[in-house]
Amino acid sequence: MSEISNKLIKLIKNSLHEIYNLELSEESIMIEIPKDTSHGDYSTNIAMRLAKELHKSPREIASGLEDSFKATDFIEKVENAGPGFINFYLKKDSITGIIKTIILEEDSYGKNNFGNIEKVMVEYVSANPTGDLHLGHARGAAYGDTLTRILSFSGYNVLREYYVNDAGNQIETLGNSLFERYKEALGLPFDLSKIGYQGKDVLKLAQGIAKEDGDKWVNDDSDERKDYFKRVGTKLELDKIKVDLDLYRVSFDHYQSELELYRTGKVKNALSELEKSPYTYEQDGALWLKTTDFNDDKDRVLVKSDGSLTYLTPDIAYHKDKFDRGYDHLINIFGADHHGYMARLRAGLKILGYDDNKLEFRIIQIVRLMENGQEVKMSKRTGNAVTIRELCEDVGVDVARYFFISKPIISHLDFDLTLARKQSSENPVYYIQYAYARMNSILSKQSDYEIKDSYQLLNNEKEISLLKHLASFKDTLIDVCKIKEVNILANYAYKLAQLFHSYYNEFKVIDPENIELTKERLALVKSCKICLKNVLNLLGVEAKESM
RNA sequence: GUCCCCUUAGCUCAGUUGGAUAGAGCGUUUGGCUACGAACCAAAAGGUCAUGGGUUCGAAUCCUAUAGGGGACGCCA
Repeated sequence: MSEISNKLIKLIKNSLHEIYNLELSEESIMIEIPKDTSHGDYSTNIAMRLAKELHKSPREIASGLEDSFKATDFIEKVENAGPGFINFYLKKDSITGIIKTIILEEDSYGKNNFGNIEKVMVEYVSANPTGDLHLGHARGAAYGDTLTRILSFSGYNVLREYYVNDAGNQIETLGNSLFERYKEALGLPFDLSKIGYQGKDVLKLAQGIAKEDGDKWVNDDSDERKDYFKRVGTKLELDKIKVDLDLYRVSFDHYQSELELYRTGKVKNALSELEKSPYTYEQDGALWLKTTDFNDDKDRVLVKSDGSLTYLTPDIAYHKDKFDRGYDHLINIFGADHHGYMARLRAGLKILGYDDNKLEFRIIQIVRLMENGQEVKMSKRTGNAVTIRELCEDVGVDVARYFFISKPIISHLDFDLTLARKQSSENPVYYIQYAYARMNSILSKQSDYEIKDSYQLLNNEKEISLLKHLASFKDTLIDVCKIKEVNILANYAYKLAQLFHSYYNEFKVIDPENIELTKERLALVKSCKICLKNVLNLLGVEAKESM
């Protein structure tokens, strides 16, 4: 909560207690900044919300509260308006007070303890290590990365995790591909039909092995040889993914290997616990989990009739392990194609006795790449799906990240390449970065602002709007934490840029004729710059001093 | 067939515990650099919030039905 809205909420809470003998939580009291400034600096709808409970009309309730509000030192005027809104007009110095806070806190401005050091694990991307990351991953990566940055900034103890599926069929294929390429590299006959992954780097890696180890593996059909090729192949692919993620400014604290869950017996353990529950049964030679008892549309197989496991089994084990590692809250960021997966995973965890309310899914809707109004299905260069790397090389990391982040994940997204390539106001990233460059430009000309409790000369409408927006930064971050939609912060950045551009065009900051005013305005510009920089850092977009 | 998501200005989209006159950008029309960066700003025009019903002081927002669009439904991962 920003200082001001926090103060107002406390005030309202106390007044309600005093006058109507009501005990309300601070959470249930809403404060907002009215769009129309003639409705005050801040307003609340609390009187309307309580009308039923108190059996009084909203306006009656509001006027009952009014007197107690007037007794404070930071409110100029209170109005009872419309159907029952209470509008607050603040004294000017309580609004300008935010400048001092921002300048003193600097990089920490906006940091808050909403998360209360709760341990939360966020899993995202988790693409199979068998190829490059494509656009769907790009959206999930940008979203997950920004979300975790914001959660950390808001007092959560966050672990960012990538689950590496290094144990399934696709890894088998990868290992085989590598082995055949290895034979090819040695000039021996090889089976092209066994090469599922055609990438050049697989051949390159195979050539490396051939050089290093010679023909020692050629006639080796042991598991040891197979594991070796799988492991080396997986590492190659995962390293490539890491390079691309790094380029995209996305990083993880931990890569969890699926294979390791097998090795450490965690999969076996989870399976035997499931078998002990009353929710498994055998049918057609397979072992089933009765997920239909937990809102799934059909039961799911845990152990196939050939004795191997389905994907679900290690996945339940994985999530059990997440809880066992001590996380209070798990957030899984999945692509839309996985949505059917939620019910069975929840079911598995419930059966094992975990609280599935602590498992939260965020589903990312699909991305379409558009160019000149047409859908781009394949990369022109490679003929395959467009990768993160290609996208970043085409439009830049800042633009790519911002485009993904700026829309709610719930809706389908058309990524418009034509627009993204434009370096103009049509492209919101440049618009925001330009505002930052302007702030910097002013401050590099003159920067002798003063730090003080209030700035009496900042009193035009645009300055007040800017100040109120700056003060609402913390509230915005908390909103993101609550509903986990990071586009709110992107909108915040855009709005800040908009307010600043508008201010810049109407008022001159540096005025040699008016030194006092200049100093105060410079302090405002300085706070805007600090705030915007912090926002951009959270979005993973570069704050450029000049463009 | 079952389930999930979407439908807001000509176009692309915001609008989040239900609130005051539904907002931006693009496009269209107009105006602003002898001024701290015009990659900017100011103004105008543009709406049956897919449609019908319901809930209530109040609905783009919640419920319900219908239409249209997208996606998921394996002893694949």
